[in-house]
Amino acid sequence: MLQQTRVETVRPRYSAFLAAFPTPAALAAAREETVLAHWSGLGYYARARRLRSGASVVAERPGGAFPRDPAAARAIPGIGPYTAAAVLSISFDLPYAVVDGNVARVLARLYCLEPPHDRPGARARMLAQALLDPAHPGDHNQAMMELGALVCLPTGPACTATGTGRGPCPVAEYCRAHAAGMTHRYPARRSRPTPVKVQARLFLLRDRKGRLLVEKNHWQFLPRLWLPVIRPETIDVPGALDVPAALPARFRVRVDSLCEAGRVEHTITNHRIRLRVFTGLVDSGPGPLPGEYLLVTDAELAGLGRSSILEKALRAEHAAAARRG
DNA sequence: GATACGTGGCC
DNA sequence: TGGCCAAGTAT
Repeated sequence: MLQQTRVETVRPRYSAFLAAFPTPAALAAAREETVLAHWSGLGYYARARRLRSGASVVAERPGGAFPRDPAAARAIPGIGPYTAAAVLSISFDLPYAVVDGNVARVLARLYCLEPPHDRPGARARMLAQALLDPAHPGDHNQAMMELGALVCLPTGPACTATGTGRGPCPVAEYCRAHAAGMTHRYPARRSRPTPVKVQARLFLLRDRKGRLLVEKNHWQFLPRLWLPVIRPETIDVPGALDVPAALPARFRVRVDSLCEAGRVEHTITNHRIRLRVFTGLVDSGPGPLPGEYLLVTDAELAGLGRSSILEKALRAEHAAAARRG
């Protein structure tokens, strides 16, 4: 859960997740949809799927125990070099050094590691392993990460600061970047691709009972999550709320009911997405729905994996309804 | 080795 | 507003 996600974000979610899935066997036995529901809003949903899949690998092992061997740990879905070293060192006191973003920054400054030769980490990993205190590998690893998170900050490291609760840095006297007054140059910034702008319309279509129409795999983002109807903003079809044409014929959207509730912005990695949110009524027609479609009550929605996009759209819908009184 | 993947917070 | 980054992994 902590992979690429801040502690403050994880903190309120962690206990609830563990309460729902207390053991690898319990997680493995749960439906993927249920696991995703408990992961809602955390992003990187492949992590949740891999975690469940990895749980079944662990549950199938002798005694259902997590392996103590790095290669075996790495073979578990979702367990990469960082997580393998973190689990083995923190849980089992085994001497494997972690290199997360924090540690990489600390090492880059301590030794003035230069990209691209020193990235993404062969040298950092060697150094981390060489520095590791084999008597206390778990504590050492966490101390290195905390040093990066609290003192050796991305900008404005507290090398000498006192009285702030941060710093002075306990290893400043060994730090080459600090000695050279060049901490700001390390680690070197990696160039980022220009964000791609995406415009789309999101339709909160509800049936007579107020159930929301959601679909799966109809958008380029968030694959295999249930989402409201989202369609690209097409230039050639200006007015139009051409959703009816974009849905299976059995769904009759009452075009006169469509109404713009607001706009929502959302960023997915490299994409800056602007969504116009529409609300409207839909008749679903007789018989079972196609497999890619679901009409869900609020309670049923809570049992699905929900992206923050959906939460933002629902807030826009609620705000629009409030404006109308 | 580069890229894709979610989201939120801070400046 | 837009850029940067976070207890990374898989492809």
